[in-house]
Amino acid sequence: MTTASPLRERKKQRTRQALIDTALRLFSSRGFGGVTLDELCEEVEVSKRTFFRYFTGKEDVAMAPLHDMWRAFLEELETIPADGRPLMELMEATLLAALERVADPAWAGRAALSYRLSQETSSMDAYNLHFCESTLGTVMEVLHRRLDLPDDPRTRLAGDMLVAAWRVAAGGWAAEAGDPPSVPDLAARFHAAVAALPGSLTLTADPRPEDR
Amino acid sequence: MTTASPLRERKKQRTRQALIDTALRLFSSRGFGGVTLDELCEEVEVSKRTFFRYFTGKEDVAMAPLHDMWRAFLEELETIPADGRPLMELMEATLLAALERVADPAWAGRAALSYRLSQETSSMDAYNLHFCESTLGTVMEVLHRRLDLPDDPRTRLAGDMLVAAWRVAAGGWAAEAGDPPSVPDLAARFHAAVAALPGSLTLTADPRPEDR
DNA sequence: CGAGCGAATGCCACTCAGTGGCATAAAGGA
DNA sequence: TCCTTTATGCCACTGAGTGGCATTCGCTCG
Repeated sequence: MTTASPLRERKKQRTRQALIDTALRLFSSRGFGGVTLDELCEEVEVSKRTFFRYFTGKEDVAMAPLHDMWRAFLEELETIPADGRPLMELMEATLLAALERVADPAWAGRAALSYRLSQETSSMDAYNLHFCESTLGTVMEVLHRRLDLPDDPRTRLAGDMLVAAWRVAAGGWAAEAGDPPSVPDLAARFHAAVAALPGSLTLTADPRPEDR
Repeated sequence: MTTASPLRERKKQRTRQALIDTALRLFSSRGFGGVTLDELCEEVEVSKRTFFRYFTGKEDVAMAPLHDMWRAFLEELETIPADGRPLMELMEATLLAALERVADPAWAGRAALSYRLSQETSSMDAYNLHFCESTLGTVMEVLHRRLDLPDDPRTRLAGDMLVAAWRVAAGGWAAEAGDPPSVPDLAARFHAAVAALPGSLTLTADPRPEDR
């Protein structure tokens, strides 16, 4: 029969984690494009065929920490109390809760590597953006199921703003965070970015004196 | 010497346009993944090597209309009068101006095909998102050069909101626009999306009665 | 403690996107 | 007409990603 048996499962998790850690290490030292999948697989002693049974592609393996975070986000979103709070506040609280759930030091280190890589590798950044947008699609479904939301673009736009704030925060964090990078630091940056959203809408622009 | 001579240049533009139109036609009828570059190149009677001298990849050729739009945006951004208007208003006006500049019926048809394709092809959507973000980087440079902007994330966040509004508008337009798709329709949708931004920040969420 | 079952893996051959190098053709200028 | 510049074609190659099939390993039940 098919009872979830720990031993099999643990081996799988170990292989998966080995692929992730080795990928992050190799990509970080020699660049994303400087490492072939064959090299990565040889290092982990796994066939390339197996690699593709765990991950959908080369970018995917390097983005695993972010996947974890967003998966936690979706799970939190199902259980978070939905009083009459502003949607933005609700989503921010959900993300912060998700962040606490995944928050162990090992995750922070991996996540920082992931984001640094995505900043210097356009295909990873593209993959990352698309993943956020795609997750946002699921987020919209959950929100409409749990909340009485109007059927107009505002909900989607709010989601996009959340993602924008997250990316600003994560970008700065990955670039400037100390060693070891800390999750509270990331959370604080994210909170600040969300708080900056209203101000960015009304920001006025004075021309520089030397301009025309 | 190297004087820009029309005849050579026109030939190049014709090849380029043939690649774009053929790509949009083939991709639209048989799907992005259902067409190989070899087929496309054979149809246009061009070597694959030549294809890659015009475009950076398979996604790139299908996104050409969007590139045109954003290039126009950047050009408009250099010349648009910068009084003390809110930044958001300024960027919106710039994009609407860019839209008027590229607005011929042929462009609208191609752009609609592009966006429809990007909605059903994840690699194209990823490419598209990354392109917007990357263009936004250039936008930030121009803005900081021309305007006296604070050195904090708000400017970037405003840019991300503009992109979010644009994507919402373009997505709806591509999916619902009539035949032929009209540029004024797109412009109106975009204006509405930008106008919806403040409301999306303050949108409140009442729980559905059946939810817990 | 085996036998057998299903899941996970390895191996191999294949397609296709994308690149580098070099020879060739087509334009433009003198 | 000659000569330089520039675009193109051709060929071979790398590397990502996939499908099929045999094999091995963990598990369960007799």
